[in-house]
Amino acid sequence: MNLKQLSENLGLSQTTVSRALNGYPEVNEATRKRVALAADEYGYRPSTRAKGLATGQALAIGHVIPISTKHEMVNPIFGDFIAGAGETYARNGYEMILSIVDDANEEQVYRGLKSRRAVDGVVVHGPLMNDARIPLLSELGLPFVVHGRASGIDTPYSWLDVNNRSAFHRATDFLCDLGHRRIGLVNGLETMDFAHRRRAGYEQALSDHNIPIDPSIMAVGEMTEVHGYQSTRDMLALDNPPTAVIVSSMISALGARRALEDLGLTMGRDVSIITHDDVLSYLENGLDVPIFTATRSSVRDAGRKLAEMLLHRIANPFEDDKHELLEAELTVGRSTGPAPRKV
Amino acid sequence: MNLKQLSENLGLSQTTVSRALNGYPEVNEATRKRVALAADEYGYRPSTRAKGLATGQALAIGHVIPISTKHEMVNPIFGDFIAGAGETYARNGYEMILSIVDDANEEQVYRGLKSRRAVDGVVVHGPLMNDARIPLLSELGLPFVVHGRASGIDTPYSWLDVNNRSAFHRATDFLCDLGHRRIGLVNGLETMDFAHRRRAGYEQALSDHNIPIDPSIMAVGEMTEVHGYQSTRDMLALDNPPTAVIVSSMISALGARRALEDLGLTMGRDVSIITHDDVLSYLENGLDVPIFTATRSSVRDAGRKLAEMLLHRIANPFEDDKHELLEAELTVGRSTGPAPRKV
DNA sequence: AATTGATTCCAAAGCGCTTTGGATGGTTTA
DNA sequence: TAAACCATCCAAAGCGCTTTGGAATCAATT
Repeated sequence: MNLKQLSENLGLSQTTVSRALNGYPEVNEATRKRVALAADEYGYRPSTRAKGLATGQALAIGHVIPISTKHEMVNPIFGDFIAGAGETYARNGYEMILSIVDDANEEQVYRGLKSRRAVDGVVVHGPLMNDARIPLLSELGLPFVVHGRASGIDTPYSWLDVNNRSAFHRATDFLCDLGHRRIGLVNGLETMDFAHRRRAGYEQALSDHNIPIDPSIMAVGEMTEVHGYQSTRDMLALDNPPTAVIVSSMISALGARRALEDLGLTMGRDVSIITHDDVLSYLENGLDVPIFTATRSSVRDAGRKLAEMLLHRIANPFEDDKHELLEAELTVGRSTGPAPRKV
Repeated sequence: MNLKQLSENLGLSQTTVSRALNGYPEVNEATRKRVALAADEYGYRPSTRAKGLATGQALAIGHVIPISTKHEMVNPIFGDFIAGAGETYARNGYEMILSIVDDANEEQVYRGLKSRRAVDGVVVHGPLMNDARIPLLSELGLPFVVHGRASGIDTPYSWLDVNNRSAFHRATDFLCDLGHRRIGLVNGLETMDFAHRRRAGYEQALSDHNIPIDPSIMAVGEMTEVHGYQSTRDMLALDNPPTAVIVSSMISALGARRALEDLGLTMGRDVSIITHDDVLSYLENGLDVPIFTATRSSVRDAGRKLAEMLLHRIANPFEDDKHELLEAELTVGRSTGPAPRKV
């Protein structure tokens, strides 16, 4: 069923039917009802493509998901983020189109999205230090918002980010207050901007407490379970092992936990662990009492908000850029305790 | 830059330029080169929507991701599956459009996709027992393939599935051969078809070994870490606890492992665990020696293959349905060992 | 020289919508 | 009563492509 057929069935012009359906005022309320009813009955829905062609809008948002070429890894937060954003799009009649792409072809994909006029805007995932995508998108004139921030970029842009710096500052503080003086960090790849900020918060807190910064207990890597395991094991094998470790993701924290277990150590007693918790739906941090003490910020919520931000930007292209900094909450669980006394 | 402008710049008609770009034979090789060069230089790419309107194709595939209303959970395999499928689409010039939707609105979404002519086909995720989506899509005439199978449906359809039955049969066998007679099962929700098949394989193997089936050591639930933990704990608290547990996902297996740890039990010695491993990128099963003995089948691979299957189906609408049953491999890790002797 | 046949190109229609710029008829106002 | 004004509808153009059905040119064949 298309507009033409529907309007013929109704004995009306396409113009009137189109206007009736789109809520324009110049159509009698009675006819509008009649049209709506018929459309419903026949299951008529305007063709997205025809509508897009006519209006010049795509009514679609692009999400370009980078896959790290090295590990072929999809960030596990991605599903929940998309779920949040998808809610917003659905409510506003937008479609979400996804491109999975490795770092090498990313620029091509953005250019393609723009020149094919496939989307009205894009969400930038996983911003890097000095991320080249931001000036690129800005130059292309493709509206975008960033999930996170990119240090070292002077192009203005809209973003929504967790305050990673303050979160890791507080986490480190918390451990210091418990008497820990030897605190390890299992971080994400430092090409990622968030990892940088987390480290900055961590280092700042250590300095505040006059604790020296020791690269031998600071690991970086793709945030997998194995990375959490291996890094923690390595640190605990040192002559002067940490009594506490801060980990950048729940998945890695599970690995850290496994490392403790392998070594016969008890989490929260022998070694304290704090993790960042993105509140993934399949990784609830325990039931009543949290397993891990964690800095906590829902990535699904971020998806919802960021999508709203982008739609707003598209509707109001001349407004100033918007920024939103979410504070993570520090929830105390069973993975932390006072620093064990020296033996 | 659009076709009209490009062809004016070249002093050619739109027809010729279009044909040159789309590889039709009735254009001189020299002009084709000239056109290709100019298109490249100006960064011209045909508008997806205009092209779609003209050809009647959408050049897009829909993925409708169900979110369980109860737990608001996104299946963690989803990211990797999409990554696999996305590869195939990119190679074939298709776009992937994603709808996140709760069970209640699913039918609406499929109908919308069809009537708005937004996609050329869809992938059905997470098929249920007697899944209503299959007859629905069949009736709508929207090409589709199913990731998994749906018992109790007589409509024919194309699918790709892991042989869940044989995988869990073998896993159970394997434990029996190690002397276990008390084997628990931590399964997914039994509305899901795969969970049903896994249970069938498990029960069959038990029967083969003359072991009674005991519902008190068979748990079902959303496959979260907490579910694995709680179910395992509950089973181990029984008077006659299992000496081995088969778990339906790595995430839940991590929970099971935590339960053992909490109880001071050693995995592989006191209690054996076998899990199903979807080979998620962030959840590698250990480095050299696998952490878990596991039935293993890459979901990313499944995504790639299923996407190919769908594109083939779209290109050859009158061919018979295709079916592909992948056998999971059983990889032996450190989580299994001989049944402990009765004390 | 006339015909045929390739080869290479083009004008225009059509895909399914929105939107511009009226047309129509009935009501109100001067 | 004529003019002005609403309220309601419509015909047709246009969005950017593909594709149909030629047209034009030139070489080869009769």
